[in-house]
Amino acid sequence: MHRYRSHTCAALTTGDVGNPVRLSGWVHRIRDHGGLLFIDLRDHYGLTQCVVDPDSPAFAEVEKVRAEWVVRIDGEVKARTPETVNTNLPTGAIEVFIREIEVLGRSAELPMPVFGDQDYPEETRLKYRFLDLRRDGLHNRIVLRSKVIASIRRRMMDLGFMEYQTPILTASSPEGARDFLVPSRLHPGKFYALPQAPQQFKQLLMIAGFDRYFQIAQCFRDEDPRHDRSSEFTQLDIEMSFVEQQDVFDAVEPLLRGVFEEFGNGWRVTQKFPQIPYAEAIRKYGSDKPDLRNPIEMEAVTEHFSGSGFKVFAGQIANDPKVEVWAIPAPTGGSRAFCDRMNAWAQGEGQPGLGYIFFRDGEGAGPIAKNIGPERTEAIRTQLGLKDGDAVFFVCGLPQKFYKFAGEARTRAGTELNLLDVEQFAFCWIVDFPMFEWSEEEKRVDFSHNPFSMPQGGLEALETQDPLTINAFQYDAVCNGYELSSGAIRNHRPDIMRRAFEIAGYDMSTLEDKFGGMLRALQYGAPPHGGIAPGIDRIIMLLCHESNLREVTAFPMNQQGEDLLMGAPSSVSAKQLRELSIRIAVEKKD
RNA sequence: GGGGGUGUAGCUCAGUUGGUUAGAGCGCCGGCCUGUCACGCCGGAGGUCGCGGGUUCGAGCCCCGUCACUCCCGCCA
Repeated sequence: MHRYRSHTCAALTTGDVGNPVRLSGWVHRIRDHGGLLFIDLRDHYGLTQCVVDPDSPAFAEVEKVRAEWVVRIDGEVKARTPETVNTNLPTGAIEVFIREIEVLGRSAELPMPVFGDQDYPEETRLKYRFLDLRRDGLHNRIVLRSKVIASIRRRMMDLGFMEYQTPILTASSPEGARDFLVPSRLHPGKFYALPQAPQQFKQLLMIAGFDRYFQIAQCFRDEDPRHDRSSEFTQLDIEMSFVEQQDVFDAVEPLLRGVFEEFGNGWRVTQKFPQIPYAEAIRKYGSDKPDLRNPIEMEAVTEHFSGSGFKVFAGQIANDPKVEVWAIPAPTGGSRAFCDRMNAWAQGEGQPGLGYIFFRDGEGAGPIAKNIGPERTEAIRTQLGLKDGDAVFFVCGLPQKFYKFAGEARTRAGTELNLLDVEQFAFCWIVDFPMFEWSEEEKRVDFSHNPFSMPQGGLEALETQDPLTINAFQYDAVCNGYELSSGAIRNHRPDIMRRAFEIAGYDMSTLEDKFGGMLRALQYGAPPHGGIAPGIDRIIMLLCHESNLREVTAFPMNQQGEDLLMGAPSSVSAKQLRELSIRIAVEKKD
């Protein structure tokens, strides 16, 4: 017989009754009745009830065992009597009568029980991650993660992609997020950077003629973590040659749809992803990652307030032609209590308030309706298709400044009024992202997304248009309010790239210095190419109906970027620092 | 860098208006218990109320500072 087990803890059935078996696993739960003692033995696969009474030579030994000890149990499979069958357990029709027990690993008193489903503080869970990982929920999510990644690999292969590896130690780039840096011992004073994404490498692979690349790639960004954003994360990195934007969609859309249908537990999945231009997404949803399960769409209603008796808005409109009023319709929100609650929330967000009209008895109510009069109120109601029992909220100002807040109000109204058809994965593509944006901080035009994206209209657009009006072949895949993927058709023309960087205020020597390899490659026959990079962690988070990446990551860092189990980051020895020619210059705290 | 929340037994939490010896459940230790599957019953141990200072006759509770965790903003092409 095998040293540790003849079966796993999920394997035994009534077919094994009468057989001698050997199981190994963790003592999940003990029920000691004195003359009769039950142990639920747990392993990765499942749970088997083991039982012992004074007839067994092992009885005294079994009585000493405690929760989470690792034990080997020898015994024989017995059928349970009909009234003791546990239908909640796959192995619930049998039990193992213990003849012998060997303790393979004792456990100290637990800082956090494995049994049960009580919530524990993050700090405890992270410090004792190995215990948390034993628990059902997290254990299953990590298993699901493995299955999802396996499915993705299979699907990518079937689509004719091949997986290529790219370096983890690479060069720092001036664009984008902060890099994690790794000092070089051989080159004192110089640093490697961990990749924020294998962006340039995958493009180089296309230039090298590999045609269809993918990689389950670890990426690193030294920015403050959030619930949906970690310093270290995993992307399904994809790049394709000789493609246009629609070709990328045609490849990736069935992949995402397939994965969500395979693992989505029956939730509906968008069959044909709508393509929404960035500008339209901002106008309708106040976000470039709208949750389309929320039926609310915003509309401009500026004209109804222009010259109206509601002076707060009318005054702003008169003073600046760029000022707009956006309406956030709130079906079924037509009570003063709800409107006041929204208003109070807005004030809590640092807004002056959130104006509203609510409709009842065939007319609009509230201070704004009173100020603008019944005709304008009715015009607004008609435009938005509202009826008695509904409400509408208004935001006034420069859309550029308020759209984000308006989007939050839309989300809040939809959520509070239960307007969301929750049990679905609602996908869309957001397309036509602007190539450049105005950086208020640096008072200059900067890339708004990826500097390697192809501007729509090519070189001619760069030469002739106001940079802030140029769109890029840059797109996101969005699901339920989360950005799941970002991608672009790349700029494969060195002349266009030079011009784009020029517009963004980079001098040519910086470009040569930081992107020399890339520029060189583009000069020796670069194919048109493009790609995308779905975030694996977020995909799994959505599939698990979780809202925190740590719930789908085996060994996550906390929000301070610390690993409480391994104790990272940590100090290093003076010798290590000397070898790296590094001196620590941290101001002492006292 | 900024803002909110939390911090009381190993764990999850309660603790009134500032007032005697700080409680409960789970876990742990001991005892009883032959059909449980959140087993049950009896008993016990276990506390620097995050830390420092202040107000007060008296502080878990009020004030100031500080630390830790957590959520958010900034940041994240």
